Parts: sequence; structure tokens; C-alpha cells
Amino acid sequence: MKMTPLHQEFVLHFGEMGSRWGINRTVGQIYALLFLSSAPLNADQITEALSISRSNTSMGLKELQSWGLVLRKHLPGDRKEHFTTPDDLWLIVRTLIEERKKREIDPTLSKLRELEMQGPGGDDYAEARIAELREMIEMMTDFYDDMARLETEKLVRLMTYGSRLAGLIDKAGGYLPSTRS
Amino acid sequence: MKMTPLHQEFVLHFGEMGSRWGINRTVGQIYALLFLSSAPLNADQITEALSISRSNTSMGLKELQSWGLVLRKHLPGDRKEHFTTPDDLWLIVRTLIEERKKREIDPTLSKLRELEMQGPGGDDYAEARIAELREMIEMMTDFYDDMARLETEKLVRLMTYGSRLAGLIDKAGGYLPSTRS
DNA sequence: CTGAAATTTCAGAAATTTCTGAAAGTCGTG
DNA sequence: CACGACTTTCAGAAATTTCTGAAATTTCAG
Repeated sequence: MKMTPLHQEFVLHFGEMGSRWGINRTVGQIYALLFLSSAPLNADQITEALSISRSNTSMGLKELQSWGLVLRKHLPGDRKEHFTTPDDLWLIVRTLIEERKKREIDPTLSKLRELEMQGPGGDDYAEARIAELREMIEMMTDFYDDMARLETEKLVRLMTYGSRLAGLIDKAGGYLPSTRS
Repeated sequence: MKMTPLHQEFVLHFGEMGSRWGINRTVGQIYALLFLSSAPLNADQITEALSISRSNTSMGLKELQSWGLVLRKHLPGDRKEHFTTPDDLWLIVRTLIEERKKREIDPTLSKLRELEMQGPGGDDYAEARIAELREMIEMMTDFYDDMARLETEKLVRLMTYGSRLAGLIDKAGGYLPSTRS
């Protein structure tokens, strides 16, 4: 691994940002390194490039694989495992959003539903607030599900359409619910 | 502060989720407590309800205010500061997204642009990857900006329209760029 | 099978983050 | 303008997370 100044800076940045993204420094760095590398790298190369311990590399790769952000790749003729990032950026973004939803939203949605199941307990305000929150999260995740189902091609076209979308909707005359409550 | 079982569970959940959301346990708990409370609470009430130290409450409130998720409120006749969450959930979500963008996306976008400014350094693959990443982030943040500008009413209508949006775009015959590069 | 190469696990060390109590600071009223 | 009520700051303690080296486990060529 050469590690040009470009690599250095990029990798360090992802390391620093890691904590804000809910992953740790080395995990961010490993991802960044693989992201910039045209050829798959093996664990020893990563260990050396980042000056971390071999076991740390192993754990970081494990986490990245659990996120689906890094793939194992067997290179013929080499016994070592090699690793890459998927090269379709849209796929990466979809994975990232899906995983974050799974970790950051879904548990709360379940909890809110569970709390509502427990029936009225006297605090009307709190109960209403919880119901309202649950409804909003449902609306957003339903919308997300719809978008996630679209092919990238259509998604891009939609996004490029930007603010004109609103006008389009008006014209479409969709008679749809307005703001809640 | 009464702290019914409902409050308890809700507050504890937000505390646990806090770490996944990039805030710490007590900050999550303070927010949850205020979210469920119809009346604004003062720092001592929060301190007591959550059994934390007064200084911890102070720091937590400071952070939540910096996110714009908690507002100071002067109650007439009481010298203490009181705190609430905005009650419009859409506003809360907008704030949350805006702040996360500011903290999690914008610094990276700047960094990518900065790296590109430094001009070609020999690694074509890495440079292309960085450019591609920058372009995608720009496309998404531009779209976000467009959406953020819409009134809530329209946003809701748009979201409720769900997957039919794609068909709409097709019919609109917008001749727009397809997938990048 | 065997054993060397590669990988993973894991207990404790190191680093980082969170939390506390005490001290310093702010504010408004008498 | 001084005093008490309230709030913030901050250094160090406590808790949590991350990282390491050594040992255990897996893998596969011979």
C-alpha cells in the first residue's frame, strides 16, 4: 500500500468523522482505505497502511461486513482473504440508509407501538405525543420504503426534478390527506 | 415530576438509543422527558426525575439547545429557566435532519472539494472515486435543499404520493440526465 | 491427517467520553 | 450595589469504548 498524501488525508478524515457517524476511528479508516483502492486489499496490507494491530483490523472488517459495506473477495492464487467496497455508490448509499434505519429507527418504532399497546394509563398528553410520533415515523418509513423500491435510474430522475415535484403533485390533483391532526 | 411507567420506559429507551443517535444517554433522556411533558420543566425537576447531577442536566440542556431541539421558556412568576421541546413534530424532524447534515455531511463535502482542488497527484482511480463521491453527495444535498424549502403541507402530500411519484415523473416527460457518468 | 499459514477471539491496557461536586459566574431585586 | 437564587464551568473520578498481544481456532496444501 503506497499511501499518497491524498490517501492519507482522505483516510484521516474518515477516521475523524467516524465518531460522528456512529462507527469508530479505525473502522472509518479501513473503509476509506478500501474505498480508494482499485484492487482488493488483504488484512495485512490494511494493518500496515494504517499502523494498527492485526486484531483491530480483523474486528473492523467484521463490523464493516456486518454493515454490508465491505465484501470478502477470494483472489485466485492467494490464500489470504481480500476485501473491497462495492463500487456502485448508489448501492452503498442504499445499504447505509437501510442499515441506519434498522439500527436507529426500527427499534424506536417497535418501542412506541409496544407502549401504545399497554393501553391508556392516565397521561393523555404523553400518550397523544407518542401516538403522533409513531404516526410520523410510519409515514416517513413508508415513504422511504417506496423510494427504496425504485430503480436507481428513476430515483436519480426524481431527485433531479427537485422542487418542481411539488408543482407536479398539485397538478396531478391527487386528493390526499393534508397535514395530520 | 411524576414519572409514570410510561414515562419511565420511554425515557429509558431514548437513553439507550442515544448512543446510536450520536448523543449520550442523559441527553437522550432529558429530551425524552421534555418531549412527553405538557408543561415546561426546570432544571431541578429534570435533575430529580432522572436522578442525575445538576451539572449534568445543565450540560445536557446546553447541548440540546445547540441542536435547536429544546427551547428556553420564561415562566412568569418563576425565576427559574424552564425548558420545552417544540411541539410541531415536523419542525423537530427538519431541525434534526438539518443538524445531522451540518455535522455529518457538510464537513466531508468540504474535504472532498478541498482534495480535488489539490489537483491530480497520479492516482487516477482514487481521484475518480473521490469525484464520484462528491458528485453524489452534491446531488443528494441539492435534492434535500429543494425538499427542505417546501411547506410541510406539500411535503406531506408528496410523501403520501409514494411510489406513484416515479410514474408521474415519467409522464411529465422531463428530459433529464439519467444515471451519472 | 498434519502442520504451517491465516484469522478470530478475548482479557486486560489504553484512550476516550461522560458525569460529578465544588467553585466561579450571572442575574435581578431589595 | 450587595446579596441570595440560580446557572455554568471545569478538573478530576467513573464509566464506557477502543485497541492490543497472546492464545485459540480455522483453513487448506501436501
